Amino acid sequence: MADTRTKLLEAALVTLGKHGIAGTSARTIAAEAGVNQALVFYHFGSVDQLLVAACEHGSRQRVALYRARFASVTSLRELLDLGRSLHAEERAEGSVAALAQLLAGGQTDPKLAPATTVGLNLWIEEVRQALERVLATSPLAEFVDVPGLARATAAAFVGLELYEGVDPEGAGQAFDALEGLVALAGALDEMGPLVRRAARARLRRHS
Amino acid sequence: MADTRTKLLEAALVTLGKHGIAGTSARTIAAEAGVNQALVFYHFGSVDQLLVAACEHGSRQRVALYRARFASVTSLRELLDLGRSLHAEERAEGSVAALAQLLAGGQTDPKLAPATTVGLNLWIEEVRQALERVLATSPLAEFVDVPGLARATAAAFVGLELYEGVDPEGAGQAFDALEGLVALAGALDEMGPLVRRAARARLRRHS
DNA sequence: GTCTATAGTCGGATAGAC
DNA sequence: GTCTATCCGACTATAGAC
Repeated sequence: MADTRTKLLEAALVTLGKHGIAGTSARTIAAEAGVNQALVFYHFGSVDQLLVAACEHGSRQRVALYRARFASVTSLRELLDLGRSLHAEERAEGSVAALAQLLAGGQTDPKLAPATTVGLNLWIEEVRQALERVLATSPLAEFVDVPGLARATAAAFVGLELYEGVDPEGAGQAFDALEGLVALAGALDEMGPLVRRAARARLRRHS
Repeated sequence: MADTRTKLLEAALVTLGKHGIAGTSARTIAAEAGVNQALVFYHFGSVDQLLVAACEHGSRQRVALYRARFASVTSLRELLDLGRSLHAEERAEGSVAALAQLLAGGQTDPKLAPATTVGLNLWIEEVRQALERVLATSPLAEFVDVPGLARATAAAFVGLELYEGVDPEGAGQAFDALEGLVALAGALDEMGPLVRRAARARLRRHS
């Protein structure tokens, strides 16, 4: 059985998923962990500090769990598939939902903001590596800043996660539309040199 | 001068932006509006119901304000530019930030969820109309479900808004990467028939 | 419609026994 | 390390005067 410190870290994430940032308190977390409320302050000093620690703990743990699957991705298609299963699995598990809640809290709580940045960056780095690999031979890599694209992708993913929470049907349609986009990107890769020439010509004209 | 009801609706949005969903209460809203706390319950029955009303009120108002600019967009480029200024202006104004906070709250509060769906759908509809128009002659329209793409775009936009709140520099890089994407999409349009043929061939092979 | 006052609950945080 | 007990402030919501 895990020690109290770990139980609190894990309970904090579950509580964020269950009750949102607004319903997350020392009491609700301790209840979820099955321990006394005062232990939050003994082990972490304050609720905020527990949330900060939980954010890093949870992200590290989940990212490590998916690392092998990120590494085995060989195409944009497969990356989107991984995104969809990650979405489904983490929605059940709740750690991306917790990150989303912390992100919302971090907008107005300066103590939370840097912690969520750290958590997000762990995901972003995995996405970046996968994108660098998958787009190595694609014209996309020439015209798009891949590290920036990885950031945009991770942020968009969190947005879709939140969207799913209030309108699952709409979010489903949104995800489906992305299938079309990656199919087009695949076609682009096959016409590589042609696309490169046209895009370069266009860039010269417009800049 | 606005009546109390309207003052409360507007104060609710400002408060969501300033203090987040976790720091938004009848007291903080009433303080922002400069009226008595009991009036929240007199006019709206509960804090939740005020937030629901404020979400619709704010979205309708802001969407109406941007309608003309959405209508004047004639290319993906211009749509991205509009997105960037909308991002900048609304970040100062705070109504998209409020929507993001309600979205986070809606994850766990069933009374908030449908209200945020309504608010989001107002934006989605504008984006959809602009995309239908802008992509009318683009190969994108043939291979991507545009209504779904509009939903994905709006959700991604909210995700980027939240990302900006905790890591402005990272979010800037994310937005910049999108410039490359729309430039490529522009090149795609110019090679329309070619791309269409290649993409169709590819789809036949992969489906 | 707006105010004061207040009941009752919940949350952050600490003191001190074990 | 963990518990009980407790202070204090903030919260939702209502009653009732004006």
